[in-house]
Amino acid sequence: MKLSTKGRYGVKAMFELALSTALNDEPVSIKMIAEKQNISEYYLEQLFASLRKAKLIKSIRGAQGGYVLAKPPKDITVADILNVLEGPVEISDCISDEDSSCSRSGYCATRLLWIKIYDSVNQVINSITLQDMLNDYYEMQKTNILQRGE
Amino acid sequence: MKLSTKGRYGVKAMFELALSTALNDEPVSIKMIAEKQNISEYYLEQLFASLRKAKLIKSIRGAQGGYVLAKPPKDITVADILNVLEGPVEISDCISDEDSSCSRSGYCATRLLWIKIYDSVNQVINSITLQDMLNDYYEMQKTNILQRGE
DNA sequence: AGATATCCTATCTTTTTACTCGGAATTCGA
DNA sequence: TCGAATTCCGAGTAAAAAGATAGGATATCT
Repeated sequence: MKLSTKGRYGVKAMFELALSTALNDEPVSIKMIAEKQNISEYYLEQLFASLRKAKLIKSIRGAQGGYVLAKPPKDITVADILNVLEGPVEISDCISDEDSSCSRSGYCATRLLWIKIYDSVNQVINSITLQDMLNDYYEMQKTNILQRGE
Repeated sequence: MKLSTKGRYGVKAMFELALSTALNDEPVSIKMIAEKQNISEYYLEQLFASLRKAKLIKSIRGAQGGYVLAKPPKDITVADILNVLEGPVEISDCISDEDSSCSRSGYCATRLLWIKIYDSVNQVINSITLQDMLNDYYEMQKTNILQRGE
């Protein structure tokens, strides 16, 4: 069970936008993020297209353009991002699909299991916002400075 | 984020073996399970080969042979099964890999996120054993009988 | 002996993932 | 107004993973 690069790149990129929002609210270009993360510009472009259609980010076209978050970081959860890029978390079909094969006698015990895993993941990603990640990040920086004297 | 059929078929099949263990301790053949679950015998055979090598099940060859659990249901967790069939749960590389790209400045916040999701999933699957699933199943049957009169 | 199973390895198809490309449209700044 | 920077859009493609199939060897029960 692993996220694809879409989810991983996407969350990192959104975090990048959140950092910029907090700092100076200037648009960030795909090029800059792609360089920072060392990934393909073209590929990231596609991810951003999805995020824009889902209204999580806004684009500013033309020179010196780029992207900004469409909402404050506190109003964007990790689940919002992952749902767009990875599709909804579905451990197994039979969570939603009542009439699938696993609704037969004897298989409900596994269905209950999938639901437990599903709930667990969703509880985490629904509760963590970009703002929370920013806070963690600031906290981490502070700690590092104290410990390493950098 | 979704389990592949390997994980889903595998857990269901192991549950099937657990039911048999509890009932009469007789070996169950691949054919029986494949029919019950309506999936390919050949495919299931491969999954069982992995589970056997991981010593989660034992095989009994020859006519009237089949498979049985290698340990009591209470000693087999869902994580044991999923680790064999899906590989370990890795939300992202950078949980384990300290020197990956995400260890650069600015990306540690996402790493923390992956760890939180990872821990959450693992907590669930490590804590649920086949015995727990059996208990849930018996409980569910009891309730259904009372409610539906079947 | 014959039926029933596992065991082992190889192959094949389909789907998904990850990535690339070319060019149009838009906007800023000089 | 020109040109550079940038998003926007649709198409294409290579590699990997998932899912499934096949055939024959080996073991064991009746």
